[in-house]
Amino acid sequence: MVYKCVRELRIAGCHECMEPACHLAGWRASACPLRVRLGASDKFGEFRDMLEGAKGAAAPRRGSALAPPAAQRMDWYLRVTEECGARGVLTVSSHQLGRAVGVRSSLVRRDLSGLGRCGTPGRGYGVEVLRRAIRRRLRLGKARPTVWLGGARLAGAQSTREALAAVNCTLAGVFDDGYKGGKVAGLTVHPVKRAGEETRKKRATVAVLASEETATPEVIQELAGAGIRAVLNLTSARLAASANVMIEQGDLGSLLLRLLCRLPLGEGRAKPRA
Amino acid sequence: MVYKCVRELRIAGCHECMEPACHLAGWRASACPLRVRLGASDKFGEFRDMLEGAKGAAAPRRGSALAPPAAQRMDWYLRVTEECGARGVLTVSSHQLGRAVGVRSSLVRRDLSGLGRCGTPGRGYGVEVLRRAIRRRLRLGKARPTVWLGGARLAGAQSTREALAAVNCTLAGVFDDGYKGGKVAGLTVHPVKRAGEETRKKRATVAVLASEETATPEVIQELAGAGIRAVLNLTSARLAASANVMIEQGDLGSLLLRLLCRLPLGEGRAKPRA
DNA sequence: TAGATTGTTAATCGATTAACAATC
DNA sequence: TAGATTGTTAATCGATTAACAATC
Repeated sequence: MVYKCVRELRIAGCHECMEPACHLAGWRASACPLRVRLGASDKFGEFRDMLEGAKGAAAPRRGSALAPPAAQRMDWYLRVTEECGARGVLTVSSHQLGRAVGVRSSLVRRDLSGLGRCGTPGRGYGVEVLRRAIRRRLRLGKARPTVWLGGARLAGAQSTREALAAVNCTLAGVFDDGYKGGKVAGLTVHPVKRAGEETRKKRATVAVLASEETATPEVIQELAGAGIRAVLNLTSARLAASANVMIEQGDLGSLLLRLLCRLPLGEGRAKPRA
Repeated sequence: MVYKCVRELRIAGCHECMEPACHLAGWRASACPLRVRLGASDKFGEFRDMLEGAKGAAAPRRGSALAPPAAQRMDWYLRVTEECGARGVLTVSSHQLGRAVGVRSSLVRRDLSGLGRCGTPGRGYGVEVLRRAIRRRLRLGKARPTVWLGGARLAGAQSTREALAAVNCTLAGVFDDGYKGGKVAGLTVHPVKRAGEETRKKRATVAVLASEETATPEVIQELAGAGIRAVLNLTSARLAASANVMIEQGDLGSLLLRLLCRLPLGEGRAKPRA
């Protein structure tokens, strides 16, 4: 009974329940059988194991993926490398990369050493070799079918489609209840409720939520069930991640906050110069 | 001579120079006096100190600001807290917060303990008290005059202005060479070249770059000189940070990459369920 | 060869976790 | 009081750095 409840809410036990009142008639919070059975708080290890299915965002990170800060830097290296290529530069050293990206040269070498022997001592890294190696590491070569929910934002912007193409995200479907029947980026716009079905059909793994109406837990659940692994949420709605889906928040508010938090505590203003 | 060159390029020495060829006539790269004088590579410590002004993005982080991961979590806590407030919940425990946000309860407590005694043992954290404390810690109470370069994106969206308001960023000026003379969000649009001047006048510290034309190193330099400390770049142009300015990349490409990097290495697709 | 730069190791630093006494 | 939950400490884990032998 309580197990079922807990499983539905995707939590590890009553102590994580956020409902204002327990809907299990006949149980006062203090008499919750889970609490009684498991004893002292914070020792729910074995219970957690019993509830694999309920494991939410608190699940530990899988080891295989690049750590977030390292991944971020890879992105930076890649951009610098591409820029160098465009300027006709043939090799870069870790010093140069470090300077361009804002990290120490030793960290550059360490990051890049994970790519497997792509520099030559005394010479530096071949720009083209490096570019390829990083793209391979980030798995940018593989096409990633992507569904886009909320067509409006996609309609005008050419740059949006370019950005998708740059990371090999191919549009597998566009969904918007308003635009129904219309065409965007050469694709027919479908009602949102068909998103799951199309996702399955096209084997999409990435989703972008670009309108408030589509940024709901229900939509996420539906998409997750259909095979979506990563969601970029461009709306200000806050969505909880789960064991299966990764969510990246990309609305203006989140971006601003991320920026402002990095400002030093002191007076916010630099002395104007010049 | 070389010092001047190095200072202008904002690098720590010839080994970080990215120019295809040295423009200092008469010096072959191998005969660069800096290299000769300083001996073996990677031992530029004292030289770095001599070149305070040239210190670029590689400068170490100031201690006072919240560490990036902690800041991110603060943002999450804040949102959950606000949501709780809206639902009429009066207290939350670290377990509940941890579950909602996706981190362990001990980390929640550690993060929140930096706010100084805002929970009560056996009871949890008062939602309202916590909300206030986090906003104070993130300095969201203080108004931050913000300049917006590239008016088009601002024109339509109400949500954009709401997002700015939520973090207390007040629009101090809108700049766009196309929209010249028009009005956006109640403000007259000025030509981009006036951005520095207005920044100084309104004492702005935050800038948002929303059009490709404005996302150039020159504009950044100008803004930095005028007192801007933090820049949110919504365009795909890659901009190097410097000692004075913090840059957050917010274009679709960067967001997608950040998301995709976090996907595990294995097969990209979840087994469809249901 | 002499000089520069890689890849890698050991040392350091910082962030997360588990545990628990103090508190309500 | 008994049960729950905080704030904090020490232990662990992971990421960054400095140093250097190997290599071009």
